[in-house]
Amino acid sequence: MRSPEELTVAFRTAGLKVTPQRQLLFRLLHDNSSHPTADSLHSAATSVMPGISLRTVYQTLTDLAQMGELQSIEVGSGSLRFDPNVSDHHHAVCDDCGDVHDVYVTKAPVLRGLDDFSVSDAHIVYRGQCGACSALVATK
Amino acid sequence: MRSPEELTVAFRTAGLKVTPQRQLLFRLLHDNSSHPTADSLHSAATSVMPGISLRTVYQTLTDLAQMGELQSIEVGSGSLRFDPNVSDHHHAVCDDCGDVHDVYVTKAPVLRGLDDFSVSDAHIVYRGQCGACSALVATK
DNA sequence: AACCTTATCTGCATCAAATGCTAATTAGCA
DNA sequence: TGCTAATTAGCATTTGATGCAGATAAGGTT
Repeated sequence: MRSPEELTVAFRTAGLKVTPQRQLLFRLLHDNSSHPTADSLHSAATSVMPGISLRTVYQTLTDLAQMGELQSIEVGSGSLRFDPNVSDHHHAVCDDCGDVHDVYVTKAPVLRGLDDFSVSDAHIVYRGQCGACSALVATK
Repeated sequence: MRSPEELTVAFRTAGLKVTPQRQLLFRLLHDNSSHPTADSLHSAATSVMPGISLRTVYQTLTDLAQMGELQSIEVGSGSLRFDPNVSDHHHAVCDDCGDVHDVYVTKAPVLRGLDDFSVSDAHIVYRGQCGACSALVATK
């Protein structure tokens, strides 16, 4: 995702308006690697701007996703997560704490069963236990 | 997933009862490679056994999944899909028709970012266009 | 700086998938 | 055949997400 300043220009160019609510979300999302949900973003936004509507958060996230500034990912946690990192990467979900980590695949897998299917996108979700959680168990 | 006959034994052994509703679902799921949703299974079941409850379908699917007889997959269609094929495989979803195809990965991908994460499971979802849909477009 | 058009915000209603709950029923063992 | 615990059906509830409309405000124009 581009910087708040660049997004301000991009939104105006696209005929969209830049409101205080959106600026706040731009800032909250920029360099955010926590893969937040709409709800967690709303909580964070509320502490800075009380009264901001969850509906507005959803709306802005949808806009950003449509502009390709962020990607929405589904990792089985029940709710969509949003990732401002739009580079080609995948995700690892900890079964203990639920945290989502980025994974970069450097060499594509070899597969069978896709002869008659033209792939435009692939997403891998890994599940397991993250380092922090395995350390936690070890000290118990 | 095992055959309806084997499942009958397995359910009784586990202290679960084998009802007509469950037997029907066993049959509908056996060798079913359509990756149905709970709702589509309920529709199919209703045409054979009018009055069967959607709640019962969910219940039986949950039981089967817990027994490892089928796996539930999430491919971004909004609802869970159930797959009686529990072998190690992945899925390709057609963006046009929504059909889900099986994909077998014969060689694992090489990756970066999982140094401190112990992977217990990985699932790849491919998106694109299936053969039938690309043929459809070609003839238009 | 005032104005005007149009996008946006908020709050509420709605929707869909899935699960919780309970009285009536039924499987299946003794 | 009878008994007991599991199951069913149907409805209520929950949760994530979207639809809707009046009030508001962004931001280009004059």
